[in-house]
Amino acid sequence: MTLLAQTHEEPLTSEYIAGSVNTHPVFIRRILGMLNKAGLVTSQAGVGGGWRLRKAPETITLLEVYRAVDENHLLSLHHRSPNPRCLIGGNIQSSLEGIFGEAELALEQVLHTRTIADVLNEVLQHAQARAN
Amino acid sequence: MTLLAQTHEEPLTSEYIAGSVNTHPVFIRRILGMLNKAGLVTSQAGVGGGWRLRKAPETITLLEVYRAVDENHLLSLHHRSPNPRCLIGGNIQSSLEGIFGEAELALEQVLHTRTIADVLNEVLQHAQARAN
DNA sequence: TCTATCTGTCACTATTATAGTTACGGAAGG
DNA sequence: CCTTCCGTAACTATAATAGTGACAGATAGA
Repeated sequence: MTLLAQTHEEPLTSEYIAGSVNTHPVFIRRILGMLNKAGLVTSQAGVGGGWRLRKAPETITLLEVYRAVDENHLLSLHHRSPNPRCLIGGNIQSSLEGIFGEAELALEQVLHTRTIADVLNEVLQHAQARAN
Repeated sequence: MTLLAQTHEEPLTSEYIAGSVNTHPVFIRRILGMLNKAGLVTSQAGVGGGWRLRKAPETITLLEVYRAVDENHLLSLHHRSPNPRCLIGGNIQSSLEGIFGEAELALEQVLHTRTIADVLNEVLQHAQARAN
């Protein structure tokens, strides 16, 4: 997304993006596909096609990106559900869900305060600092 | 930990705990071993042995438990590092680390406000509500 | 209309992370 | 000395994640 923000006039191909992220084009297309469904990017087939941001970088928060890409929770229980016949095991799931939800909400609130434009600015500043 | 808080007078064996968590005793021993190194629990070998909390449940925050058990970050980049020859790829890592760190800190602050005793109380309340 | 891209998606493989399982030495207590 | 239980290693099984090849369809330009 930061890459797209930098060159938002011209679309970038999944192959080019994969080169920066150091991964496979299909992996990029899969993730950009999710971001597309979330309305954050747009794609165009054919010669000179590729991916572009659908909104200004200043209006895209990291929370939007996070929610578009990550479907399952950060904090969770063991993947096997606890013994329902145990007093604790049978009731801890809902208790922890509440606390975990609260904690993740706090994390998401931070992500809500930052935009793609912020990240791009930070990256450019960092690059300039390293050049000097 | 909640299970240990409930019966903090007598030690619980890894086999008993595994029954509640619905997993294998060795898995429980591995995790309790980490909590032991963090000073949160204590173990005793032999007949009538097992695991106990080393501190009062009211003094054990979920943050302590979380830090003892989870070594790697919740939010992270792709496991393959980005292309250092790319302007964005070469500088985004440190930028995101800062933001991610801030976000995780917010999450951890929530975990810091809750103790094992809180969880036990909530679980018992929930159990009572379901009984009625 | 033909051709060279480039997306969108499927199917499959490779790799890694996570948990399950067996095994066994050693500590503790009766 | 015998039973119980921890501590840990080694190995297997399973699931999650990423890599790879393939191909239909969309698009733009010759």
